[in-house]
Amino acid sequence: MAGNKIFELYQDLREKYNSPQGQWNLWCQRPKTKNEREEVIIGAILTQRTNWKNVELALNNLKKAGVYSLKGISRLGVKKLAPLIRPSGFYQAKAKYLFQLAKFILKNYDNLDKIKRGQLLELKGLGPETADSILLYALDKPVFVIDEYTRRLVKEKNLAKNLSYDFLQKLFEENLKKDFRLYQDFHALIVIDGKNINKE
DNA sequence: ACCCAGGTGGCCC
DNA sequence: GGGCCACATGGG
Repeated sequence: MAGNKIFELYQDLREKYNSPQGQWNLWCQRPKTKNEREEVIIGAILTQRTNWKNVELALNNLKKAGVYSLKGISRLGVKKLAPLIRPSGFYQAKAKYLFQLAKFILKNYDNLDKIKRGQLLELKGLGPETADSILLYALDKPVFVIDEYTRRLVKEKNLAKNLSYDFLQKLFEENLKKDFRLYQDFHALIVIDGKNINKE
């Protein structure tokens, strides 16, 4: 699969940056424990349109309250969950989304591997990016995640004109080996690079 | 005081 | 299918 622009982009980013740090240290870790998978799932909702710093404040609140798990969240209920995740922004909405997601995942925990993308997308608050983030980073499914940083990079490098989610996902997946580890690292590097460019 | 951040749902056309 | 707005906080 070498010799295409997508894979070359990955190689460039790998050369440019060290191993993923911070959040990506966990998200790109393989394999993950059950608790670590749950951390990723919770973080995937909380990080929507929000700085990771704010997500950490919310995650710490969950830890301190002893509900840093899907089971803890599902037992807590939306009303008590909301104030804990307040720092992550949009907290009333996210509390609803996270609660129903926790219940859904727990119900299907025995066959997490069988969870379909379409099932996640039926849940309120889970669009393509969040659903794919869960599939890729929590469940180790080879699904490429597209986000705003990916769009900016594709545009900047003139890799495509169509910037729709489905088109870009297909573009990346067709030009890469179907390897969840590669997808995990690549997306992390894209985000790290995107944040870095903002500072320049 | 303003502007931004890994998005998503609900409108409208 | 695309454009616009609401959702909300913490940090630069």
